[in-house]
Amino acid sequence: MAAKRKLAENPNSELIDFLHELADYEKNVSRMIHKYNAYRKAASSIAKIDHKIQSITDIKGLEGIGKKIAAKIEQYLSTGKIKKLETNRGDETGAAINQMTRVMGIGPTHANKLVHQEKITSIDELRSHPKRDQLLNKTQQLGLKYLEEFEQKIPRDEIKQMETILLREITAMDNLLRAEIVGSYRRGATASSDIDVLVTHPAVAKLPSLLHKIVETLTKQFHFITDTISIGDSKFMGVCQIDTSKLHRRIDIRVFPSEQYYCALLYFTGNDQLNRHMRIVAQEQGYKLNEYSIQKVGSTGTLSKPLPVTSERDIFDYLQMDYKEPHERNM
DNA sequence: GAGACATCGCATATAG
DNA sequence: CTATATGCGT
DNA sequence: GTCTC
Repeated sequence: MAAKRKLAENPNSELIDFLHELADYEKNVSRMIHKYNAYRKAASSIAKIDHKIQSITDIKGLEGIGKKIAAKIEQYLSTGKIKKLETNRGDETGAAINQMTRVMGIGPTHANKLVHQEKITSIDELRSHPKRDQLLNKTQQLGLKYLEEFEQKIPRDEIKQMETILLREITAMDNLLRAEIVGSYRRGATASSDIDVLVTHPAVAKLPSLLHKIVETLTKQFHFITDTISIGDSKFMGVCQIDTSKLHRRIDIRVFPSEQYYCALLYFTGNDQLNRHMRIVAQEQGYKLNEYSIQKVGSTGTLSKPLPVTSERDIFDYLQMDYKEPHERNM
């Protein structure tokens, strides 16, 4: 057996981290979500470069990199630092706000409120705050409770074990039920940040309580689901744990009618880049594609009825694209 | 130079 | 109570 | 912040 070697890391990972840090500041502190997305887009362009960036000419013209970001990269190449980033880091209030947003359910708005109005400057202070329960809603309280656990990636093997249990128990409830774990797990990832489950049933329209029953069973019978963040007729968001020796994990369960199942399967398997690509191809070919359906776009912009789809392959076929296996969808 | 930058389900706050 | 707006995560 | 119109 050959020596086990750490997977080669991206040669520009430091620069990418810097851009992500600039992105986070814009989202959480400045509350400029589009600047956040702009920095993320630039970072993902750079992530595609497989050699170490030596000069600004290596990145000039890259998608999502304009004058301002190019200038920052230039600074980074010549000095190893980015002024704007150093300034951000010197902003203690901003740093505190960023910390607050680590908690699930605390977004930019609430994070700013906690820091500016309540003068909370760290997660520890939030945890020990006398009015903690009044300052946080239920989701945020769960987020705080499980903060460190949710920041750990889930090994593929653990998801595999969950899959065995989930599929067995869901089918046992009703053998017409069909379920799959999607997301990066389905694409073959060795670790994932959460578990995303898709469920379908031929008579789902007549079973508005289906999701509630599934969740109730997984909670009460098997103690697999430990907490509910939110639940409606079509989407559950919550927390699960395979056994008490393992960490708590974020899990989402979505229910779709059969005719929408494969569009949903494609969409929630991703990745994001493939989804965007396929939406554009669809548009070019006169279709509209989303997580629910694929429809023909008429000359006046009118939409046809959803086209019949009985497999993911059907969608690739409509778009005249070569079928991609899930593990080939990491773009 | 102005406007777009995805969309939507659920929880919660607010208005009526 | 119902209708609508906002925040959040996706 | 970047891109398109």
